[in-house]
Amino acid sequence: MKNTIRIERAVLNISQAELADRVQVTRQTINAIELEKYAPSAVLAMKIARVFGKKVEEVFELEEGD
Amino acid sequence: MKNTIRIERAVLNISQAELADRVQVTRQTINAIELEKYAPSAVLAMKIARVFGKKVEEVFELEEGD
DNA sequence: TCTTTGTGTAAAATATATTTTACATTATGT
DNA sequence: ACATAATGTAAAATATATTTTACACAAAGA
Repeated sequence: MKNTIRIERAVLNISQAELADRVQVTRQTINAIELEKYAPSAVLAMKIARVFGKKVEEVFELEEGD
Repeated sequence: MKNTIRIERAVLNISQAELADRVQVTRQTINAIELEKYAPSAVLAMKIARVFGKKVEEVFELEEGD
């Protein structure tokens, strides 16, 4: 599961901690998803996309293995 | 996490088993999500929306508690 | 240089999603 | 009435996501 979280964070100029705060998870969770250590839940993916003012599909992309 | 899976299935006229097949999960998983016993992963939510030719946000909706 | 902020990481614990197997119920068609 | 397809459900096992606590490192500013 690819994502553009790092880029979208840069657009908003917010830290991983700030994003974590806004979607109510820990900073480590944001870090893990951003580095693609695992894929988020649908709830979290929707919250993250919402912070960025984007659709889920604009932030997250399915890969072959998914 | 609300969803319109039942309606979208009706539009396509496919069973829970058929949808499960198309997104590569078990029929019970589709049933549980459709009845909102739990929320799907982001990967599964995206696959389901894709089958319906819709955006994730058109099929799934965040609720207060989420 | 010292302090602060942002990021990467790791192990253990907990929460949640998904599978497997199995059975019951409801609807549909013949 | 009978057969079949579709749905609801449940318990146990497994997989995966998330939290918690903690530490290391790099960059930036005072």
